[in-house]
Amino acid sequence: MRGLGLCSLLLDQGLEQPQAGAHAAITQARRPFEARELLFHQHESLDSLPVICDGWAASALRLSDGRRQILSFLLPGEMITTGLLFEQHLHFSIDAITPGCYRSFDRAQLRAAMFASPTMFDKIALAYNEEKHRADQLITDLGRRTSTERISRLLLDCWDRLEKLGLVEGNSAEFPLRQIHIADATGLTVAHVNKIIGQLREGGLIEISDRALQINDIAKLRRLTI
Amino acid sequence: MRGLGLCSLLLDQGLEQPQAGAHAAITQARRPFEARELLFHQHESLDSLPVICDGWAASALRLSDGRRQILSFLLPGEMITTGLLFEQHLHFSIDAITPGCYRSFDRAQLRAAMFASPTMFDKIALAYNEEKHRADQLITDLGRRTSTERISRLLLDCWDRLEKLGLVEGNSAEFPLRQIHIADATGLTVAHVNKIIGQLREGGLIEISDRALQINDIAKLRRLTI
DNA sequence: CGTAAAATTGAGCTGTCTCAATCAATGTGG
DNA sequence: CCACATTGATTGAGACAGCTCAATTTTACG
Repeated sequence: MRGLGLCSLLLDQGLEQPQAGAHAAITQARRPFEARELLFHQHESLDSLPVICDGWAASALRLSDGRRQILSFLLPGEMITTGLLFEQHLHFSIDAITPGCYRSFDRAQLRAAMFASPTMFDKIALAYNEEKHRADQLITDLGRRTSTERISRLLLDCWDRLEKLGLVEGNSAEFPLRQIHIADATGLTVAHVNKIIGQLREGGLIEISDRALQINDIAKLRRLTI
Repeated sequence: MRGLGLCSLLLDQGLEQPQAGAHAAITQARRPFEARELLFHQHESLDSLPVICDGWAASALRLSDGRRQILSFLLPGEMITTGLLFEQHLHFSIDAITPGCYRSFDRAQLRAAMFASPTMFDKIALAYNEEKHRADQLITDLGRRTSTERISRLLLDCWDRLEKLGLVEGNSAEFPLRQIHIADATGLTVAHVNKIIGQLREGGLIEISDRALQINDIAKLRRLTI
């Protein structure tokens, strides 16, 4: 999964040179994780920026009574959040969805690299803007869209991201999300998510099985999206 | 309103020197606006970063069928969004809530100033992080909190921000939001917002009248918040 | 093979919406 | 300074999207 997104950019920048001298410290060891593992807890203080190199994870906020809201899904190659460049504290938790691994990049060195390299700076600025844009879309989903619209949009959003990563083959792609993840991301209950997905399946739009998502009628699905 | 937030920082940095030479262009003229005016439309391309100097505004996303989701309220002294430092296109619209005015700061010059001044950089990074944090909280509100919780939190959030601006006097503050704004920010309908606010009033927690918000039992209100 | 996690389904229930009417406040032109 | 027009607040009756709870089946995995 080394070839993807920021992770590859960072590694390719010569920031990681296991054998060489000065730069060796910028990357902490590759840290593997299991499905359902809590990678970082809400309010954790971090001196480095973790990047998911392999596997899926989610950022989430938890209320004191246990309710959980997933803020975003983290796909292979994605940084947890660019916010950590400017702030020590995470304000959400990170839950692993599948097994995988992450690497952590030292904040100070990453900042230095960012100021030194325009390419790096732009890449990070872009990542920041995407984060914010995605958050604003989710706000709108939760505030003003129906359950069918929310779920369709979530599926299509994942689909488009997977496509960019080259992980879509034909009309199918690996898709490790459980219905509980979809529920916690869309502000619905599992029971209801199940019913809506059932309807989409009945309608011949999609098929989810064996950890794979298949979209049979993407045009129709997009139309459900408004 | 010159003394507040980023606006003052920018002006104080000598970025605006109406009489002087080189820097005079950094600020476009002060632009006054009316209540209910659309300041910027969704997807508008901007070469400058507007800062609300006076009055209240809101950023919002609109769906094709007219549904509106308010993403954030902009109080006096606040920049529309730091995202514009790195991207030309606004992805939401800005609606004025009260009469007021804004100033626009040239992007290129602002970026230069940011790189030149650590203070400025930190201030902007802080503004960015607050934006993102606020968005994540709103996502959680909309996805996982009840209508009473959402409304209480909105009121308290405004209250805390107003307090920082020194705009709270005793247990009361100017509060120009209409119920429709509260509805569009919390993902509810005006009718329902009205009922919940009625309950809060009955309970002796708050009073909203004459464009002013009065909080009579802030502890109890915070407890509704979870 | 046994156990835990995930998916599915059904029968109510309820929070919030829709629609519609009324009333209050604010602003505007004459 | 009044009459009208517009915007905003309030209220009620009925409807429904999505929830709760609970049972059952399927799938994954040590």
